[in-house]
Amino acid sequence: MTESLDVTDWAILTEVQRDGRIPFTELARRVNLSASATKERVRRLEEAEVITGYRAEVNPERTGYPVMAVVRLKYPGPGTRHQPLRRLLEERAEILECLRTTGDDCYVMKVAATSMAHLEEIVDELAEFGSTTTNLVLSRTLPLRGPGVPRVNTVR
Amino acid sequence: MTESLDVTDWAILTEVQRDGRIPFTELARRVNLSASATKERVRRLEEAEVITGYRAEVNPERTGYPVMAVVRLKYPGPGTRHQPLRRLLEERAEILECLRTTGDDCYVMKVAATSMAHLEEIVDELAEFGSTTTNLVLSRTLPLRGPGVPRVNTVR
DNA sequence: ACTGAAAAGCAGTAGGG
DNA sequence: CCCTACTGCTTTTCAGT
Repeated sequence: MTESLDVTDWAILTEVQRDGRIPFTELARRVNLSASATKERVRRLEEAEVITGYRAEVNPERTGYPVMAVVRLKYPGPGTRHQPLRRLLEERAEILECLRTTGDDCYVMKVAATSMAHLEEIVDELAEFGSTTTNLVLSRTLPLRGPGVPRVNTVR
Repeated sequence: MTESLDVTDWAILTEVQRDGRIPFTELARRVNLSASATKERVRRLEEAEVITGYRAEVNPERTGYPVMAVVRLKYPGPGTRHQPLRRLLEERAEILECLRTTGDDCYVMKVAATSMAHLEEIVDELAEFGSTTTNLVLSRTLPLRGPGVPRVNTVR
């Protein structure tokens, strides 16, 4: 599951997590390699699914979604009927992230809404599956963060 | 706070959230504009902080962080001593995201760890601030998601 | 606000150590 | 696994509409 990542790979990962649009020539300079060697490493990282994609980060507050909430969902019974929830996740792009967890709550979700009424609508849909707990998000660390180099580094 | 985004802006946002490294020439074709007009629009979206950056998405499981958890933190008193927590967030890149919320728990965090022992270490550090609730993440929707076009669209 | 064209810079590939 | 060199595209800028 875990790949062998050397110091150069981690340097690449650090840079592309910070700036996903960095040109290979500039990235190559930063990691002290030629452009083609850098490109090959990035290709391998993508192939190994270490890098799973590149995304522009869009601020929900500036795009008409001023309300953010954490909604936790508790299934009542031994629910193997998780399929309808999957479908809701597909349809509702407002559910930005959904984590299935251990513990009392089966799912923890991060939801963006255009208004409190809109949030209520989404929570109502989720409440059809089980009992929900909703907390509004007051502020957040802008997630320009990802995994960093582990303290005990893997040596190739 | 919210900018006026027309249909073309949303088309751009949709594309760059899906592929953050899409060339302007290709993006221009998709939104039926010239490359330079597209670039100008993207520049404005960046300037208005609608687009806050571009990130490579790195899979924690493939980079030596197989353990993920949601940690909720409850402050005991009327804590205005949130500053030490801020510092911990800076230092600990393993805390991928931290949301300050309403409700019983002040903070909800998403944490990546190299092992259960490592997670314990982080939780211990957080427990110095208040009482914590930790839930392991079993699975998650890969967050290739972001805000989409609201149903009631803003017209410029 | 958009287009089109030109210069500079970058990506992708081949050949070789 | 790395390098250099070459070719064709992409980015960036700017004059014109």
